[in-house]
Amino acid sequence: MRIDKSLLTGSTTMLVLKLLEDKDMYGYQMIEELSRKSDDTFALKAGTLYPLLHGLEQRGMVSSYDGSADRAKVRRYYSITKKGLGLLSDKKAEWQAYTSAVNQVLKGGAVLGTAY
Amino acid sequence: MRIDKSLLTGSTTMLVLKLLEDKDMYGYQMIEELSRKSDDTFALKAGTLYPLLHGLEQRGMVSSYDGSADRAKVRRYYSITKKGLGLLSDKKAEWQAYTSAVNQVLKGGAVLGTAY
DNA sequence: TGACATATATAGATTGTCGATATAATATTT
DNA sequence: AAATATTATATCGACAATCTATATATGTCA
Repeated sequence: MRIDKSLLTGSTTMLVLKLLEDKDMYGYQMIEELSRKSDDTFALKAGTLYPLLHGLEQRGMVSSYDGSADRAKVRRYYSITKKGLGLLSDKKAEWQAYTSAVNQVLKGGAVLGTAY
Repeated sequence: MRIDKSLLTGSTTMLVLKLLEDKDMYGYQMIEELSRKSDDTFALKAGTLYPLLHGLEQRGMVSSYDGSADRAKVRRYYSITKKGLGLLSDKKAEWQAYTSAVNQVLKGGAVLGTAY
């Protein structure tokens, strides 16, 4: 299912960091991986990802390096830093709190009585 | 846990509609209910909610009426419409797809091999 | 009376996404 | 070999949803 973009807001950083926790990757690869791993639910756009990666690098959450010499440096690999792992951990905890709170509300069930 | 506001983006409409599925409510009450039901995870702001309710009413998802006469009409109650119930159903399905996709990525696990 | 909580409303700022566009190297097809 | 498509990165402007701040008015309590 293709979800509304606004739902994704805020979790993109966590997802990107998670990918990098598993292995170093370059931007384009992350877009494909996210699409694949989510059965096309996520279609992260280049215009979203690259600025995001630049921001993460500036904040010291990831570092980057050029692809191997034989491939004439068209790919830019990213690696998660220790600081980035800490952020990922925080984001995961936040995600857990968020989803369980939403599910709590969704469980809901009307209380007997009138509205006022 | 207090979550980052950006995570909430997109699910607020669903949560509000869900509250109204259970019973008619007025705005301020929704803010309190959401906070209570989520153990203070959600702190929906008035500046977010009221414009949202106006938009939902314009789109025919909710209808509204004044509070009882004895209370000098300071409260404006909202009621979910048939159309709103349909939207809620869609939003719930989207929410399921979204969370399962995120959890799928979070499960992750590194594949053996080098980055390139 | 003064202070605080309840209740709604709107304007402006901020943030994170997207679409569009640009550039260039590599791969594929004719 | 040339033309085309795909891969790969980059940036800008538009848009949507949130927040903060502010305003107004009623209700409650010390």
